[in-house]
Amino acid sequence: MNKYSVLKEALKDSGLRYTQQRQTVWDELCSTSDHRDAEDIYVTLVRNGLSVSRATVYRTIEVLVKKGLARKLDIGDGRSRYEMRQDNSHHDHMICVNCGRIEEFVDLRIEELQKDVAVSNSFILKTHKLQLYGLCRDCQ
Amino acid sequence: MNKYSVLKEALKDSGLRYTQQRQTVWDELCSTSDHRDAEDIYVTLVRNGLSVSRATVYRTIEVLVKKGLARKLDIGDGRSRYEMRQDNSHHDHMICVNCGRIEEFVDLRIEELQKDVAVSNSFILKTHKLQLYGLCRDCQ
DNA sequence: TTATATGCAAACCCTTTGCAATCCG
DNA sequence: CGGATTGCAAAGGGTTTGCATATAA
Repeated sequence: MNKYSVLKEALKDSGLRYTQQRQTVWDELCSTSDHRDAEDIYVTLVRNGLSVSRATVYRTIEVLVKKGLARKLDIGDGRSRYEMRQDNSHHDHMICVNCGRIEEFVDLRIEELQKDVAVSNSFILKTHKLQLYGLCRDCQ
Repeated sequence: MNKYSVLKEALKDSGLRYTQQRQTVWDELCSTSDHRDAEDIYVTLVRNGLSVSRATVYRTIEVLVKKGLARKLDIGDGRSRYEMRQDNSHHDHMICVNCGRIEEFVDLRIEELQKDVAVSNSFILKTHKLQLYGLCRDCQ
């Protein structure tokens, strides 16, 4: 299953059409493991001579996120970031307040304690968001 | 130290002027322990016949947050929420995805593990944001 | 063919800002 | 008095949307 069929299948599943623009956006998202905003993706595509509009970038990303092919990340600066969904594992983020770098981490102990907190508050936990803000290795 | 002097002192400390509008916004923020957005505060004040502009609400809230009298909360829906700072204790939030209710919680074990994660990633932790999304007691 | 997707620009939403008028100290 | 604060409306930044045109199936 190559990168073309991944998208094609996902679209077909939802009765959506396979278009050049959607493939283009998906390719760009897959080209790095970074957490990028929509404008960044749009500008890169245009700079590379690819034909896509900003509106289509936004609309395509929305489709990808809904289909589970991409993840949306909100770090609180007013712009949403997107990352290709690498696998099924959930992860949280460490954000460098100096250089903006975003690193991922997983801590199962914390995940467990969150469930704990939910239970003791009679809260049915659906998702969570944990972000650590500070200085990355290079910015200290 | 009544609610008037709290604000007066804080403003004086920063060489800022004590104004009717600032007191008005601060009073409104203190009137509940809810997490409210700027528009909500503005509309309530106007509805109560108080004279203040939207711009002043935003500017005042910013002053209060900077002075540590209020806290800003971003739950990822595009609007910032504000709460009066009750005491010095940090806390995280549980957000009901059905009714929007926001409850607070503290879990020292999780706080400790966050420090742990930071250390093992050579990350200098400054702040963090942890939000649990799900269904509150009443919405299950 | 024909309904879905695209591109464009305008609209949106929340928030910030420039500037003249007002007010605190 | 004189600079800080206010109100207004316009601008800003990111994102969404209406509509005519283009295109996948």
